[in-house]
Amino acid sequence: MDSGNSGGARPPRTRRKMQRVTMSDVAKAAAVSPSTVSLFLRKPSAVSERIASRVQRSIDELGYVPNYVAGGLAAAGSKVVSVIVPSLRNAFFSETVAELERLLARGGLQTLVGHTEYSLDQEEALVRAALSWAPAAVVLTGCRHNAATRKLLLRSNTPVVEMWELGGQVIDQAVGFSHEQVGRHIARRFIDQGYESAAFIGARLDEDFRAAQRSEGFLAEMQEAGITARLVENSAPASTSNGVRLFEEVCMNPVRAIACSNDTLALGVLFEAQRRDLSIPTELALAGFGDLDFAAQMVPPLTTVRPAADKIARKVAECILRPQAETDRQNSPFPTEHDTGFTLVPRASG
Amino acid sequence: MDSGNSGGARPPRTRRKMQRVTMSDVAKAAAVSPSTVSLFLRKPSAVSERIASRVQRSIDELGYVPNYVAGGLAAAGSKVVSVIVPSLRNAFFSETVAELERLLARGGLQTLVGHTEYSLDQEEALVRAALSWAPAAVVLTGCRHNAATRKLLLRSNTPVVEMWELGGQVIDQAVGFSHEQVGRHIARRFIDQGYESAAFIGARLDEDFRAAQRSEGFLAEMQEAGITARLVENSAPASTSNGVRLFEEVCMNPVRAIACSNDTLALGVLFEAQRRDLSIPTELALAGFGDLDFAAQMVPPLTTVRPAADKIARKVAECILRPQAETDRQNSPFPTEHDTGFTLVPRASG
DNA sequence: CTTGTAAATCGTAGCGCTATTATCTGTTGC
DNA sequence: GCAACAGATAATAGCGCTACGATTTACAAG
Repeated sequence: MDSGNSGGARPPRTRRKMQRVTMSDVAKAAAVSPSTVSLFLRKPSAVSERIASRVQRSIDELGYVPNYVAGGLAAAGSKVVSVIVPSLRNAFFSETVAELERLLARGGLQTLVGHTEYSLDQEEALVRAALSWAPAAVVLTGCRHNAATRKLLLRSNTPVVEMWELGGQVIDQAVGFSHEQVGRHIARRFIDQGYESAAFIGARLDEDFRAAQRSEGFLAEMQEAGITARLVENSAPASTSNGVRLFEEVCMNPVRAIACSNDTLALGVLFEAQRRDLSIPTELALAGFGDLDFAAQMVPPLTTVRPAADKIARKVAECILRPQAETDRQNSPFPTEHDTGFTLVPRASG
Repeated sequence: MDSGNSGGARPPRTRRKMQRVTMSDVAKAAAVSPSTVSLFLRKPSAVSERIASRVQRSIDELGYVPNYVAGGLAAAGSKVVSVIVPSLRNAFFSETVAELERLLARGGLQTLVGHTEYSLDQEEALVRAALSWAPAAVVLTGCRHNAATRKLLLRSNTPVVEMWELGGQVIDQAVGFSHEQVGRHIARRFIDQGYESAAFIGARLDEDFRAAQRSEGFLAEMQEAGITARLVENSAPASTSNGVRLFEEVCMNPVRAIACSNDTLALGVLFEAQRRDLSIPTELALAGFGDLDFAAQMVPPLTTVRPAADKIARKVAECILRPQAETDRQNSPFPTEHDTGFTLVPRASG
């Protein structure tokens, strides 16, 4: 219509594009080909120094910012790692995410986070979204997932790391420890101290499988030692105020020792005990899980279990980064577990 | 070699490709064109019901997972929002990120997090990386950034939201409140109670500009009221154990009231005061910032300031989501500030 | 039956980059 | 001086998808 369209000339497509400096712009400015710019960016040592400096100057002058989206498409795989945790409000996970992000950034990987609020369906949705980014790896928390999630992951052929828990059916790689053992160790300590009644305080045990396992380990060990121990739980989050509430419930039927599913809950117990003039550990022994920063500062200091959080993050990062390094070796086809262990930290509270 | 290559047949390029189900595969299986599948995915209402169900069935059967990387490239802009915070260890930010992620997910946006460890150079690096994803928006913490960051953002033409602080030179949109005012309000409370000496305890004030502003507001208000107030700080993180350390330093030269740059620090002060048998608030008044969950549970409960954290997250999400909704209206070219305010929460500690 | 019009579907050209092959430089050895 | 060779640079073909216009279909009106 508007052009001499006899041969095959088409009206020029109006294509919206990001108005941004592209690699070709840089190439033009540096008077080299786009491939050379690309090569320089990916492997600077492969281009001559003369060209390198010219390209670098053009990049700086134009303020070129590479487009990972295009890069990811061309290279069949993006440089993101998707990390999915139950909750960022939980100090364990926010710390792990933070550390992981730091470590992965060194390897040139970006971290995409998602949180499931302890819902397996939500997890499935997040995994689906994550896979849409053709991620370099997917990191999940725990080893319980619904069937769809598992299938999605398996057929995607993406490296998967499950962290903070061991003992399930591993998809690809798992880094963590046994929560049941944690519960047993705490129980063992109470038993050794000769306490004759105990309770386990837990929040959201129906969704937080790891906390539930700790409670089970605790109760089992207690029972095996012939000590009465009961479980007091609710479905509110594991907060200090919920610790207060749960402890109030325990008090209706007092016990000699309390194990909490984590330190935050224990802090609530401590405060409420102070309010009730209950002396710790003389009248009530208290233990937590996590060894969060405040645990050692509490009055009295809190007996707790320290998971090797940093070790977990490091190991997970390693699982993701290593395969990249060894290009010629294919991923080991066998699921692997890495036990990072934990430490009982005995302090004055119980 | 392997084909009848006389005309112009080239040896087939061995192109690694993600071995994954593509949209064309789905189209083929559903006997429609790829564009129809794409249309169905983006705007299901635009295709007939008959076709919709056929396409959906093929998607399910093949286990098709869309490739956002390709989509982002074609659509000139990805569906990620990059959120950059100083630290995920800080409960404010981990909560904000969590809430933001939740809200943005509803709008079909994914959250990419980065944390700067309170370094402006690190922030620049993260912004650079973020922009490489052609993000739908970038969310930053605070309104102090180095010149390069600012320039990068400005020329990128990406929506930018700065959160948790007001008062700087806004790039695009800002959501937060005045930290100086927070400091002044706490001071005002101490003044009204008639305390005659005070200290402000702060961690990392050289990097945490917001905490620094709170301290400045506090000290200024005190000085204007003619009350001696000093600043005690160090460069360790704002943890409970650091609160203990900083309080020990204050004790070498006791004061009647202490304001902490946040609740976590105040918790340390409480514990150390208990250890020293110092009664709160009779001998020492204490105030914090944040109103974290444990603040109300402390013995005595902590006087603190509650920032409208959820409101911040909601407003930020709104700033990002709204422009998408109103397609025909272009972004307002004027930087905007939204003040979310804060609340002084008076409790027994001071 | 034709025609007109709206709705549904399709065809195609890139988005900006990377991987791969092809081409072009210089060097060295005889 | 020229072949042989390595090292540096360039040309090219997509990656999988979306936007846009073009085409087809469905259906009402004439």
